[in-house]
Amino acid sequence: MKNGKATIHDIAEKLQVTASTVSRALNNNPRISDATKKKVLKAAKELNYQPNNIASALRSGKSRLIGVVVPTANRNFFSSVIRGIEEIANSVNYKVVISQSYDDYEKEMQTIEALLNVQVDGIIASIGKTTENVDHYKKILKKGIPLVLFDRVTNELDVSQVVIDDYYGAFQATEHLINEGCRRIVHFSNSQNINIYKERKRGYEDALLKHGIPVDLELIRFSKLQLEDGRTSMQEVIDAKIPFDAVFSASDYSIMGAMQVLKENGYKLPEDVKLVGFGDEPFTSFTEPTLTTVNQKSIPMGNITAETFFEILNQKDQKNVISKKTILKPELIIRNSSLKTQNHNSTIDLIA
Amino acid sequence: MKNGKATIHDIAEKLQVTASTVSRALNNNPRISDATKKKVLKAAKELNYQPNNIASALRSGKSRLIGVVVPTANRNFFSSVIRGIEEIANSVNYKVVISQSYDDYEKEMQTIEALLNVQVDGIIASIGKTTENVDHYKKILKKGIPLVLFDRVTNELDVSQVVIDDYYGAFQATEHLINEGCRRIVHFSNSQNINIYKERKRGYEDALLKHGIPVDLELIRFSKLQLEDGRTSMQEVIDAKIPFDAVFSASDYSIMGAMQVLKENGYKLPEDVKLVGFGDEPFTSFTEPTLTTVNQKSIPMGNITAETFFEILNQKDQKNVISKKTILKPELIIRNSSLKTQNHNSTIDLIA
DNA sequence: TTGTATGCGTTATCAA
DNA sequence: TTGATAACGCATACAA
Repeated sequence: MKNGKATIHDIAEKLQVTASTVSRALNNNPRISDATKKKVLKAAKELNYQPNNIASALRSGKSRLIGVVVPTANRNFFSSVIRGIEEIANSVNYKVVISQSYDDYEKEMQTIEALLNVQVDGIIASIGKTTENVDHYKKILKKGIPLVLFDRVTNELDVSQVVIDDYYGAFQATEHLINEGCRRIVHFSNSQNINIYKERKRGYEDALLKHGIPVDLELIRFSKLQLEDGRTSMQEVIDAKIPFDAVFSASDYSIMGAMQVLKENGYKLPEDVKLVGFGDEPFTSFTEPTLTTVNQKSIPMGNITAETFFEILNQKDQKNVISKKTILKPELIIRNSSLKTQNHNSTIDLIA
Repeated sequence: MKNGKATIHDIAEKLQVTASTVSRALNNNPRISDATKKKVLKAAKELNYQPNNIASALRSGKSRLIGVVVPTANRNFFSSVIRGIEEIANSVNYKVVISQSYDDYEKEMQTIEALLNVQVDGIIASIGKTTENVDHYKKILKKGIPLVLFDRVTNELDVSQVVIDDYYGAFQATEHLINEGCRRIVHFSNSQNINIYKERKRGYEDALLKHGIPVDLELIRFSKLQLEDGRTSMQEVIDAKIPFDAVFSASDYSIMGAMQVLKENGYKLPEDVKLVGFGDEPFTSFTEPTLTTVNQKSIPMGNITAETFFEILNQKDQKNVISKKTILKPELIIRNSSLKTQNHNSTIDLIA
């Protein structure tokens, strides 16, 4: 026992048994008597034994590490999903390695390569916005390594996925605006190659059609949906003198930009224009007016993603797993930016 | 060569040399000829050889993994520091394992335990708000494992630290308010057991004293500095009819709460009350008025923290490292919430 | 139920 | 400069 670290051999020596016996005792192997098992556990505690995961990983081929690839952890949605994944993973003694792709295709490939290099047992990922070629994900599957996608998924891959019903969320949001009396609803969307944005747009359109409102292509603006993009898109609509009475954005960030530009142009919110975002970022609750938005159920999504992952991991034949798609219902969080009658907690109310 | 994975033995066989030779070629060992080195590298590429980090870790005792402990990755500051750490780490072929303590003492201990279990080569950490006992960090040092702290540090540990000059940042912020004509500046602080908050308060006080303004304890309010706490503290000051003309908060979140309450109570910003926050969270640029705040230089902090870490890691004698403290100068970002004359880009301006 | 023997893939030591 | 051999700590097939 050198440099303070006890191994199974130290325990074995102390107890006058062999290392195999100790190993079995420590791993809930049935081929051991309760008596020795107890003794081993006791000795392990006394020697302050900490298993060497690396040796175990080398021998067993399991690192008890899950690689999680997200565009950025600095987003309420993603960090909450990670938290949801960790809850489940830690409960079965797995550890999560977080990797950020920064929505960059090159970085995404590198980071997956790096995760495979540290021998993760599997990967959970959300695909970056700029990623159009998914060969690096195919490589994971070809190696027989479990892969689960969440939120930003693709149909090009036959893997299990956990998503929210973007269509449903967008439909609810749009219908809510219609119920509040809006007829000319601007929609901010992103590239239609990205599934979630395609679905949100479809939900928006179907809600309009259901209520007999024609889809006006002039009202749909495409961008990267950052705050600045929201500013630009909004200003364009205003400058083109296109009539509108609401904005439903596929992102909380771009709706913020719209909110700024609208105020700068003298519009009263929500009287003149009603706003709904998507994502329920924390800041949406402290804008003025507070922002109606769609909550994506991030922690449950993380839980379910991890559970799906472990189901796959525990299957014998990695090549023949049946992929399943879990769809969560998002929730419309109604705040002041979309309401005819102001909620009494509104800051706007009280200032006026 | 089974299941598609080439090992150094496969390369050795192909080239009719031994595994040792291959290993040397792959690891820039000087005891090898250029000719064989070239051949090995070529063969490695042909066989698509990927080194097994786990085997290497077991043998060499180095996992090429750094554990990073942060309260939460879902904060602009922390996620940027992580990014800064990753930049450096990846450049020397190290991988970062991010662990969140959620500002919970128990979780912090568990997560460090878990990191040590996956055999990280060292730990970079920012101490949680509720952590008062640092024995779990002492344990890391006792094991001879490199440890570097950033931002939320402690004096109880003899380790290298990277911090910003909180005193300086607070001093600048307060002096700026004084220059803008404020005399009764409320200060929001947190527990004085946490170094950064103690320093910020000290900076606030010294700036006042320098300008001959007495420190009025009634103006200093302690809380957890969340948005809700800011609301409560602000309302308390108002209700107590304590005169004030500015608020300098040690956190962007609580200053948001103050901003809300002030507006609800009919104060005009920044005319009646000027505000300065701390942290430069992204949302501070889209409040109304836009918020003056202190930028903590997060990416450079991450870079320097990682560099410091590797300096220590590369030292022969882990027990005798000399700890050093790096102090970065924060930067005051002046926006509209603290200015007498409004900046022309101001949204307030344009609405009015 | 326990022990024996072996190997996971790499690196380090020693010898040639 | 290269090769042979052992060892890192653990888990498992096989034997007892």
